[in-house]
Amino acid sequence: MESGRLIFNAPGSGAGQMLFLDCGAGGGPGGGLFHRGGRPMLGLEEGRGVKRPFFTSPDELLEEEYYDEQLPEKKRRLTPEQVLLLERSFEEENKLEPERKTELARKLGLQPRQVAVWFQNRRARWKTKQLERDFDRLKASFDALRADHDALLQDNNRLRSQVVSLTEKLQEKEDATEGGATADTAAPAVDVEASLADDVEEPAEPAATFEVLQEVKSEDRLSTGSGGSAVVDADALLYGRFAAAVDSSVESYFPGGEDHYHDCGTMGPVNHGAGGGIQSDDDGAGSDEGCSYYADEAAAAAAAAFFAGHATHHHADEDEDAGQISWWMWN
DNA sequence: TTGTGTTTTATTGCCTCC
DNA sequence: GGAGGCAATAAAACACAA
Repeated sequence: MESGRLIFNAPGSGAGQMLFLDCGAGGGPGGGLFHRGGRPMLGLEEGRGVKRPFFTSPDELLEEEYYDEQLPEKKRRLTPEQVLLLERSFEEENKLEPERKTELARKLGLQPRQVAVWFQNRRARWKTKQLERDFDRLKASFDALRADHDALLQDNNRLRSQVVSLTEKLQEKEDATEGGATADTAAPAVDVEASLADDVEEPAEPAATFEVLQEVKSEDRLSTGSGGSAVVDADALLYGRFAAAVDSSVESYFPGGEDHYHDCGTMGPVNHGAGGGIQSDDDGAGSDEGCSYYADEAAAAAAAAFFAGHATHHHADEDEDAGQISWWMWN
C-alpha cells in the first residue's frame, strides 16, 4: 500500500522538527503520525545504522543532534526501561485514566497517545493469553470428564452383561421349577439369592444392597408363593444392586453428594441452551461442570421401561430418578 | 544473506457511554 | 457529538533457521 506523505514543520515545535502526515490511499493503517482528529504524533528518525528510540525524552527532543538526518519516520520499539514502567503500571491497573496517561507519557517521554495505544495493545495481548489459559483449563476439565465417562461406560457394560447372564440363569431355574416337583414355593427365591450371591460381585455400597435385600425378603414372605415372585424378586435385587453401583459411581464423580447431578436444572443432568457451551470466566464457566455432557433422554426412557413392571413396586421412591440413573447406565 | 514466522507499534472503523 | 474502548489489520522490527 503506497502512502503519500506531507512533511511540514510542526507548529510550536523547534526549528526543523517535522511532522509526517500519512495520506495513504483508502486511509489504510501504517506509518501515519496523525491519528483521528488530526492529532499529530511526533517522530524523529534515527541516523543510518544508529539505534535510538523513536520517541525520546522532552529534553532530548530539544537536542540539536536529533534534528539532523531527518528522514521519513519509522516505527520504533520502546526501550526496555519504557516497557518496564508501562508493564508495572499495567499491573496496577489495566485501564488508563487521563491523568495517569499524561503522567506516564511525561515520565517516559512519549506521546499520551502512544501510552494509550500501548495499553490498548497490552490489553489485547492479555486477553489472548487469558483465552489460552481458559482453553487449557477447560480442555483439562473436559479430558477428565471424558475419562470418567469412559470408566462409567465400562462399568455399565459390565453390569449389563451381568443382567443378561443372571436373567438367563433365572430362566433356567424357572424352567427347572416348572418341570420338577412343586414342594416348596419359597425355595426358588432362596436359591436365586444364593445364586446371585455367587455370581454378582460385591456392590460398591453394601448398605444400600442390604436394604434392597431386606425389602425383597420382606415382600417375599408376603408373596403368594407363586413361581413369578422369584422373577420379581430377582429383578428387584438386580435393580437394587445396580442402583447402588450407579450411586457409587455418581458419588465418586460428584464428590460431596448426589444432589450435584440433580441440581443441573429442571431437566436433570441434561443441560439445554447456550449455557452448555464453553464459556469464559466472565460467563461463569465452571458452574455447569458435570451437568451437560451426556444427554440421552431415549436411554432414560429405555431404562425406565426395563424396570417397569418388575421392580418398581419395590422402589416407588426411586422411580422418579430412574431416568437420571439410566442416563448414566446407557450412555 | 535471505526467507519466514512472530512480536510490537500504530491506524481505522465501529460501538458504547455520558 | 465527543471520548474512549475494542476488533481487525497493516507494517516495521525482530528472531531464527537454512
